[in-house]
Amino acid sequence: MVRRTKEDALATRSQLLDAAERVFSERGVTHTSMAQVAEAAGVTRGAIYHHFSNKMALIESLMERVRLPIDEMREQIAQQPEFDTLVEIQERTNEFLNRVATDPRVQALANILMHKCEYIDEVNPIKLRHLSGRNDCICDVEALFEKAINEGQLPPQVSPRIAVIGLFGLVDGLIYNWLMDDGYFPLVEYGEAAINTYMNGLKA
Amino acid sequence: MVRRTKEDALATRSQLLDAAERVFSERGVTHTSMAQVAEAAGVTRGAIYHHFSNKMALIESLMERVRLPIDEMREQIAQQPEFDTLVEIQERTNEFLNRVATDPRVQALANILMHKCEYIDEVNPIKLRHLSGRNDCICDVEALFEKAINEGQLPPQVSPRIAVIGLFGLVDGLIYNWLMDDGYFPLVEYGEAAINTYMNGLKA
DNA sequence: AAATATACATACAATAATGCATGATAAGCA
DNA sequence: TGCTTATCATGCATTATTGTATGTATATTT
Repeated sequence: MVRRTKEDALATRSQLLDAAERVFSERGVTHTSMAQVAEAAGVTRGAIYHHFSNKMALIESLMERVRLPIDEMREQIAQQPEFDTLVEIQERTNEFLNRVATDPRVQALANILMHKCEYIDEVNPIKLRHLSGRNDCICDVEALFEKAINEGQLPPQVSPRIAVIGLFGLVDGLIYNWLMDDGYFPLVEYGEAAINTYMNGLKA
Repeated sequence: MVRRTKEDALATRSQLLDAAERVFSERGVTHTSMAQVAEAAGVTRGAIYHHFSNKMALIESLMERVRLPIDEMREQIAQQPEFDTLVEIQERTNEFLNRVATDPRVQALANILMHKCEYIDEVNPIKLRHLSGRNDCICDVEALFEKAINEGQLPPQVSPRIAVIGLFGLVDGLIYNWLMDDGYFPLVEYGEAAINTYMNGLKA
């Protein structure tokens, strides 16, 4: 309505991000107008354009607000290496699935990224940042696979590169399909089983 | 320009579908206007609206024109069952990957479906049909897994449901990631290796 | 307490896309 | 040969959305 306090302004900003997360995840990014975001947040477009210069900036703020599981995975890998390298990989991967399944904010963002957002040139900065983080994480896990091979936990003919590409494909595909048809299968239970299968296959 | 022969009209329709496939795959479905499709096809919007009632009908025609690998997989499974059930599953899955990697039309459609198309209510008919075909295929492969278990090729504690969910997740994830960052890894080579790993894991 | 800056709402202009209506020309057909 | 109809092009009206400009009331500062 009128000039509120700074805290109120921050609250408004938060409401806007919440609303955007919700409507983007429900109706798709490009199919949602700024007016619809504003309406969902209970304000007018003026509030949005005051806090964010345009829709792209809004999306970027959305992404920055949540620590994505892929970043968390990297940190955990760097922090406390398990005694067993293979178990370490598997544990981190399972936690990844768990984050997506249980954290509604992460879930909404994953849904937006995978199903509600066309990857066009315009969103390239977001895509590139996402790809970059992914790539770093892939390299980390690849190093873990290499370590496991050196430790004799995996046969030497295993390619750490292929192993990690397959593992990430499996995880992403599970999440992709789960989000596509929510409730079709229990993500964590089936996912952990599939990952376990894959890891066992590497040992064979 | 003017009234052409029926064959010419069919050719125009084909050009329109080709152009739509191309620009949709490049720039995204909702970010591409009918005028841009028309321009890419070398005609005007009038031609589009003569052949297709709107963008949705255009997309549906796109999908109908190509036999998707998932349907092909079903047919092949139904046709000539291999002597070895597990080999059958693996062969079909590898062919699936191969189709995506080698057939540019399939590849463009997969790219549109996975990266250039927001799943909103409007495209629900397409999404639902796609999901339905997927689901049928999943059931077919699940039956194959069950058969393999009965034949003693897989240990009895393997759940055919989880096995097939994992397998499809792996395949979809590989394709998803490969399309996302084309050239990042060789889809067929790495994909077949990862699938082989997974199948070996089931036996363990 | 006055001045200023902030946090929005409101109003406006510009653009772009859609769908349709109309037009033109030749093909198909009797 | 003349009529009808299919195949497109062109023009128009409508609508949706964006970005910005302006207004307004209040917090904040001095």
